[in-house]
Amino acid sequence: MTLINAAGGEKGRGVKGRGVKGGGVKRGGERRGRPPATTPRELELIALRLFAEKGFDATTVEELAAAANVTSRTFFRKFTTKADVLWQGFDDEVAELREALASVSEDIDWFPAIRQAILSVNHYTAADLPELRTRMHLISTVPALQASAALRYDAWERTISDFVAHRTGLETNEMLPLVVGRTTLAACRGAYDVWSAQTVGELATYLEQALDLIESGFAELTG
Amino acid sequence: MTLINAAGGEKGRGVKGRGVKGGGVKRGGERRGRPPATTPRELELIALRLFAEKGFDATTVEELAAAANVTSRTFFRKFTTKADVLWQGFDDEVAELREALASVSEDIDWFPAIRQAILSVNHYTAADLPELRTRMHLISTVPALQASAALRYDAWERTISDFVAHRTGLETNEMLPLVVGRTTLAACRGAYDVWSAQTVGELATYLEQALDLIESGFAELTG
DNA sequence: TTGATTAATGTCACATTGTGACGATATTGT
DNA sequence: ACAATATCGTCACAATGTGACATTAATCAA
Repeated sequence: MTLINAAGGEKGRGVKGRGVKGGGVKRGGERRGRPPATTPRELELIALRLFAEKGFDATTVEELAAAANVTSRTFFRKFTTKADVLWQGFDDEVAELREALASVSEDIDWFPAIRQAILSVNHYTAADLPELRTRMHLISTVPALQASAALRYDAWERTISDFVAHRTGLETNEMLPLVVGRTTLAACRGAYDVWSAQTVGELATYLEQALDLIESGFAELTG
Repeated sequence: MTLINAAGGEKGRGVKGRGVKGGGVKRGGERRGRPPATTPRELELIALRLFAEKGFDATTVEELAAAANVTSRTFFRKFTTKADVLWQGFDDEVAELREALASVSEDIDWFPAIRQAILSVNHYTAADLPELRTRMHLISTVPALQASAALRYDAWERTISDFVAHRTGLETNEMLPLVVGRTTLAACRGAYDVWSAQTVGELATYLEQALDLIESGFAELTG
């Protein structure tokens, strides 16, 4: 789990979006309609570059789209807002986390289960680091992006809260599930921040450290 | 600390009227220039009413301003964004928290000090409850407001992180201060959520409960 | 009363974000 | 060639937010 999605390769034009109507007959090589002129991923990379060069606010969507040879209207068909372009795939990660939590053995206590799920979903490569850092820097310095982060984090927190609620028999919006969901995210974000500022070290190590911290009531590292 | 400011006194510059607009003592030699046509507080109350009635997005700033007999330009002179109108005074609360932390005896350990500071800054009256709930509901349901919350919370978190850094000799953006700042906010928000959903109970009680939770590594209430 | 000073407002023009409607274009299937 | 379909582009538009400049309403000094 990177919290700030590393996004894989995906340069090809994947087949997606099965229509609502017409049922789901799958046949080989059927790809109807005009092909997309660009991919969300390409727009993301362009955005990353332009935002880093000129700044988020100084980069208009029109410029961004033009760099991908599309119009701004096309951009807004793929992304609801300008900020959304940097949050590609985050929803997928949340879904991954939810699945990971669901597949942890019931024998394992709920907090260790959360720890295990978070660590299992955490996959990234060293090659992703520069991009991650660029995104990270933007998200932590541009107000509009910080704001957009809140919406994504909410979904992540709720995933944890739902799991805790399920395991403890409480409601999602009772004190314990709420607090655990939010503090767990808080810890992971802290780990992520520290890790991404370093030049070495495994994210997983920092995550464990942060989770130890909250599990022990900040007993660790308190020297 | 309410996290979602209850908007206390007027803080008007010398104007001490009881109304929202401030009463009219017209004599007395102070304050030059054209007097404000409205107050931030009045705009906030109007916004609260209109947002609740019509929804945040469906309410234009122009309507909002018109209800206070000013133009939208005046609104945007008092508030940077449309969402800001609901965050009156939050910055003041953060400042209060910072002062409270600074004035806690050095003999008290840093986590108890945080607890004490948070509780000491927490002041609200039963009369504020309806307004707090309306604001709360808006902030937790309208994406634009959720997003704006992130920016406010950041300042709050940093206040805690700075204090922990100061007390431990670490840097603000090292793991422990970061995680403590964020988890403390997470806990207080959880307490606030639960409290504002109830019809009875003291916020302070919930705050203590939530802080116990993180201090003990979720040992409390884990039955 | 008159005029200078001051602070806030109003007006106007404008860039940008984001959306709805509709027609144009490119690809696959018959 | 022709139909079906998915995406694109163009256009019109509402709303947020900002900069520049004029206007208004108050105090202070004469």
